[in-house]
Amino acid sequence: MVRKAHGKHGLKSPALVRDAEATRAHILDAAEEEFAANGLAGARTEAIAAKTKVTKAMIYYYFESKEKLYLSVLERAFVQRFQMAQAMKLESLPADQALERFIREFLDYTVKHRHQFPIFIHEAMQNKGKYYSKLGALSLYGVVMGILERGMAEGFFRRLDPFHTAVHIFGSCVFYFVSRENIKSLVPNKNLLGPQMLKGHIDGAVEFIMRGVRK
Amino acid sequence: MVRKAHGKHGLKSPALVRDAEATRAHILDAAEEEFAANGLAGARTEAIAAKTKVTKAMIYYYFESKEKLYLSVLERAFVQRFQMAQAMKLESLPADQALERFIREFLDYTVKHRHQFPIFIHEAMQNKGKYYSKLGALSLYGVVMGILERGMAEGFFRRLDPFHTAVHIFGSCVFYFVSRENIKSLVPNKNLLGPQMLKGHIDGAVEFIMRGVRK
DNA sequence: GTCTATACTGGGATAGAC
DNA sequence: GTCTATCCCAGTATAGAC
Repeated sequence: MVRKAHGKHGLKSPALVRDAEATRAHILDAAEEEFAANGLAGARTEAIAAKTKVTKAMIYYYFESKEKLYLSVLERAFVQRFQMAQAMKLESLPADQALERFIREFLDYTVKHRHQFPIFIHEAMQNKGKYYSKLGALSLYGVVMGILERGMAEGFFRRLDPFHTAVHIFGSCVFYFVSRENIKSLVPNKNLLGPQMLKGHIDGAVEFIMRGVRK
Repeated sequence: MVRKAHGKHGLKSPALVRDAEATRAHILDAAEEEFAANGLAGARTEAIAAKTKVTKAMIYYYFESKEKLYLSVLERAFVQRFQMAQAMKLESLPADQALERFIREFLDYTVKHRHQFPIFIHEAMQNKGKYYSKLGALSLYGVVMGILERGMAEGFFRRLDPFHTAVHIFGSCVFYFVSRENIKSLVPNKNLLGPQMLKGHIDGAVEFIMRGVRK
């Protein structure tokens, strides 16, 4: 369905060429959205097809099965998130500043790439981490635990357990998004994804977390 | 399938009597477990039947549909959790002690009634809070927000936003359970539900949260 | 590479005997 | 109240034309 003006090597291309690379990427984008909404089991290949404007059969042509498509989506998300963290250059900052920066950029990324995070939650809840475990090396827990250990050594942070504290930190950051659809009925006139509420959550989380770990 | 020695009024009972009340309760218990594992859409009525030792048809006889059964399970969980909070007598304690007590008892309850909490997460993720919103009046957010407001008035807590802070508190408490199946691969030789890890999580969460809210 | 049409299966729900 | 048998739709996956 996707056309571009020139073939891969820029030679002897007709005006309209089918572009397998672009089609693959479009399917991945649509699948990310569908898996975010429904998880692996709940996702409908038909719904993914509808979003991409290619047919269901094409999805099987490119990815063989719903499961393999899911793994591809998950892997891409893991890699992108990991690169996001690498790009922060946290090693060059004192640990307390590194932590605050990580939290803010991580939350900013989570909001912007809205469809990635719910996939991880569905993955834990419905697949019991079966696919997550294949990619755990790219998890962001290592990043946060590293900052916490450094912060204790540098004297910024109190004595704490890096693993459990990392879970508490991520929990403070992301439970807002996990439970969003439940708690929205508790604050009926607010838009939980609007700028005002997001700012309240993010600033509040930074304050809450930094106080929680500081000496 | 359930038998007891005497009928409701203890009169003219044959040796074995079918007990509708007990059967209903057994179905609810089995359904709670199945819905916790798979959510409404993912739950299999056949699986619930297998756990109860009654047939699938009985479930429809008692509850009409999978959806109505789900609502019954959800409502029972909401009521039990709310009663748990009422029983804590938090009003009789200063706000800081009330908060710590709430956290410990809430987490203790969450561990003991293992199947209730995942239902709420599945509810948010797959049903977008559709059924949760019918029961929001029994949510525990009100309890925590009340403690936070009182704590500010009494001078124990810093200036904070009760709603966002309540979300951060619950996040610190429960994300451990939400993401358990993902993070278990990151700590391969630990049992996340064993007493050691649970103590680490709970004590860590209390410390983290109390520092996060105190003046 | 892309489509249409269809085979096959899992699982919610119900009929009807006892 | 409880069972067995079955209807029927939704949804994954594939065959085969173009």
